[in-house]
Amino acid sequence: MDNKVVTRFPPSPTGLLQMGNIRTALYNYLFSRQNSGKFIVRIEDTDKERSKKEYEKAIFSDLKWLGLEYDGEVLKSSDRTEIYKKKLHELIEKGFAYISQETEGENREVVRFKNPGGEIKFQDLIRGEVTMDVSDLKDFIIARNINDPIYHLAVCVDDLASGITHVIRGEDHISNTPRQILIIEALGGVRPIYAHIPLILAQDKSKLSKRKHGETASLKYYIDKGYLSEAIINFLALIGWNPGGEQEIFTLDELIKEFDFSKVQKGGGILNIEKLDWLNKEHMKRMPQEEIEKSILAHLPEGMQDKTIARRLVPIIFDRISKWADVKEMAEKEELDFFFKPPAIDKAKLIYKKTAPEKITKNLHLAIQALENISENNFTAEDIKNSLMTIADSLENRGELLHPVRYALSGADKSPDPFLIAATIGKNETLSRLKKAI
RNA sequence: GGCCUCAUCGUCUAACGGUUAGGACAACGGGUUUUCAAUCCGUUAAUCGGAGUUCGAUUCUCCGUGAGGUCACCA
Repeated sequence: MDNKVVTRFPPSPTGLLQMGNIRTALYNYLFSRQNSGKFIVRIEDTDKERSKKEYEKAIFSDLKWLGLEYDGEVLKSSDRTEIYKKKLHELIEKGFAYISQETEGENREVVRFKNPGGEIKFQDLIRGEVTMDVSDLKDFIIARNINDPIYHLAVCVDDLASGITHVIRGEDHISNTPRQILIIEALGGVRPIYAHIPLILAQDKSKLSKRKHGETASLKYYIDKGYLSEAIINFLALIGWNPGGEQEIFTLDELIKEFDFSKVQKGGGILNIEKLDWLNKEHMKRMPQEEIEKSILAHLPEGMQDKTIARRLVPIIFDRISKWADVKEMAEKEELDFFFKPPAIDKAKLIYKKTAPEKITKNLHLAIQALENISENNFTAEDIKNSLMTIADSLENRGELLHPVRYALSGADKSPDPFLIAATIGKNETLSRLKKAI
């Protein structure tokens, strides 16, 4: 048992990485790190038509963003055509495969694998023993022509070349496994240990895919929305696996320590964005204050960013977001505008419930008086609150004072409390807005 | 349709023969100084159905049912 664990992540650069891909990569990563093994990345571009350089680049930038570091050289199918060709010849010479003359299709001379038929059994770390009859596969194609292998051949050759010990992949590959076992053994190799992990599903319970579910299937969407990589990793790890305790927040290191195939779920799991949002916020709360501030300011529209008020706004915004893109959204929905410029006031909305208008006016005057007594240096939310609450408490209803003040300052139905707004916009602006409201 | 896989609250899941079936997200209700947010407390909510094995089944077996995956010269 000197076999060091070697896992791999072999995406094909035919599109953006999907959330399912990411979780597969993650499990491979966790397992290899847990066993002090290797985690290899391989680019499977055997489909020349659909493979694109830009997607290949995106794969590496996604991996980097996630912080999943891989070991060794990156194998690329398109660099290995000579090796495949050699292996193909070998298979043909040994009688495991043959060149078949086709009457249909573009390629006249495809290479087919001589299917021995019968049952193939393999052990799966998650599902136990899986049995499949390969007879109905017939003599399946392993190369478009002698120079041009398809996926199944390339995977087997490459896995063998890299000494892959564990093939951890999505359940959608489970029916590919028997034929790959056939190829591996024909190549004289030893089959790896398999683990077919359950699929990540969309709301409709079908496999999450770009084709069917749009951009929310790809990691890019979540990066663009400003989710934290720690949250994405934590979230994805917990779809289909759970260490059993009641802990919900995990760091990568904790996941490496805890990960266990015997606790991987068998059924597919639906990607639940509400839970992601919650997890993301939990991870955000664990960030250093300066970084939170930096991120929030960076996501504010340019006109707001450099104002001193923006800095004071940070905690107010932070309480109301679950991901960075929410900052922008708040600004776009004009929920922040009143901090920067006086709002338009609708007289009727100044009234608290059925309080008489005269009373509202009187209370506003009271508020102004009280606030004028606070020095500009002490114009903090706390002092404003103390001062205003003294008056509010003497009233029949606190809302008779608090509501009109809040509305006069914000012009909004929903906003942070009046003390916070006042402290943020400053004494002069506060008094000016209150006077205007009167 | 063939083959394969799966099945606990709406969702992610815990309980690997004995629990009032637990937690988290969401939802709902309430407190916390007026609204929003945050926070605290609480409530609702699940073992797909039927046989068996067993003193006892969420858990083991079988049969249904349902769901998903896969059936390419894509990966």
